[in-house]
Amino acid sequence: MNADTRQRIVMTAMELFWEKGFQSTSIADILSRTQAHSGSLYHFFPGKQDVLAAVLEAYRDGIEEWLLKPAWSGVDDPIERIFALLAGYRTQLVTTGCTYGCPIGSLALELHEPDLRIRELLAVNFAQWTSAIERCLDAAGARLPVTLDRRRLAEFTLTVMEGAIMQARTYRDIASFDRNIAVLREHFDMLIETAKGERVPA
Amino acid sequence: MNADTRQRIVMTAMELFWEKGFQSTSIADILSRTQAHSGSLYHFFPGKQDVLAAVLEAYRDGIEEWLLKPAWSGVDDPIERIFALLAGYRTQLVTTGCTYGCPIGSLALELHEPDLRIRELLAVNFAQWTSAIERCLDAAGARLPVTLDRRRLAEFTLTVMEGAIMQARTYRDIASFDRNIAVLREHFDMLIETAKGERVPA
DNA sequence: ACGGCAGTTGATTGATCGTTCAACTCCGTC
DNA sequence: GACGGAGTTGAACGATCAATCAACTGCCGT
Repeated sequence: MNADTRQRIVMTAMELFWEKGFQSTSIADILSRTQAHSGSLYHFFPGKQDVLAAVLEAYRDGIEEWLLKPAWSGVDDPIERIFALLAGYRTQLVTTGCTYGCPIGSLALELHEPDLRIRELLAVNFAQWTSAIERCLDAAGARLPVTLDRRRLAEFTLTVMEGAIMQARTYRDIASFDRNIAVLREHFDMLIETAKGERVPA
Repeated sequence: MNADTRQRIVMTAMELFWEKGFQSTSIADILSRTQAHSGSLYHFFPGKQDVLAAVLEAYRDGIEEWLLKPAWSGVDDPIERIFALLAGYRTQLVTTGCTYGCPIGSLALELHEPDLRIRELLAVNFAQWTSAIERCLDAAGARLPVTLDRRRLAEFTLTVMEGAIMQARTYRDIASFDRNIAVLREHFDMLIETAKGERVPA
């Protein structure tokens, strides 16, 4: 199987879904940018939904290589790694004039009646992201309170990131994003302060 | 001017945009549920975008009456009012099987190239919501640290709410929403604890 | 009784959508 | 050099979309 055309279609669709969303992207859009023809697309995919599924699978399989690795190069401290990842999304916002944010989050809110398959792929992408944060929190060890529910805080970090992107896009203002991340940082600082108190028992 | 048909169209469009989003809602959908005809709609609105604008104006004008008042009846404590408002969104999620969340947030992420007018209406809706929270934080007075940036925390509350809804919808699980709100509650608790220390100076 | 206008009716338009399909090219196998 | 399947081409289809428009209705002021 010549996977070249298939991969080009997936990459192009990934770009377009990010720029214009799923519904606003037509098959013709994908084809013209890929310089392929409709028959080729339908040779590899039963329909448009399946192209979306392939895009979400590509995100799922590429998170380590394309998201975490670049954001974490030169950053060793586990807590700073969390904020380095958030800074990556910040850069994405800035370079697009606060237009495009997290592709998964946009799709999650755009698709009102997604397939079970699509919804599970969205969930897996979120879950992978959350797990990456959770690993950082685990690596922070005793700097965070021992009683802290690390999975929950990881979830919360994703929540803040997605909400912050939504507002930055709406206001077309990165300052909104920064203020939200600053509050999250203060939350972490308070937790670290609490942990300090724990480590010196009476 | 017979505003009855116009208002019925706006209300129907409000429902449909909430259920299916803006793009997935066709003019025909609105007309059939309103039991009106296309000419009537185009008599009141130049186009589909203008129906959306009218919907967002209705949200903007109805926030006090339809959102804050019901959520705050019987709740006097300003901080509890914040969480009562969040509980309102929780109810909305539960009664729809975690399908529909905040209509403004959904539209904000769905529309990738909105009119200036539409974007400003989205921003105004967010700003009004944030201001309502900010008023609660102000009313909490010395229970919160004096140095606390109340506007920023209000923004943060919206951020968490929107992000939590996004995840609850993706996972089709209200527990995800609850966990996120619980972390926000703990953030408030830590701030209140900090303020207690301030009020008893050495 | 009449004119004028707000509001309604619903058939119609042209564009665009996702999808189909028969014909075609290319290339490895026997 | 014939065969077959993977992959390509691009015209065509039916459905659906937002939007148009000329004809119509009912009401209000005069």
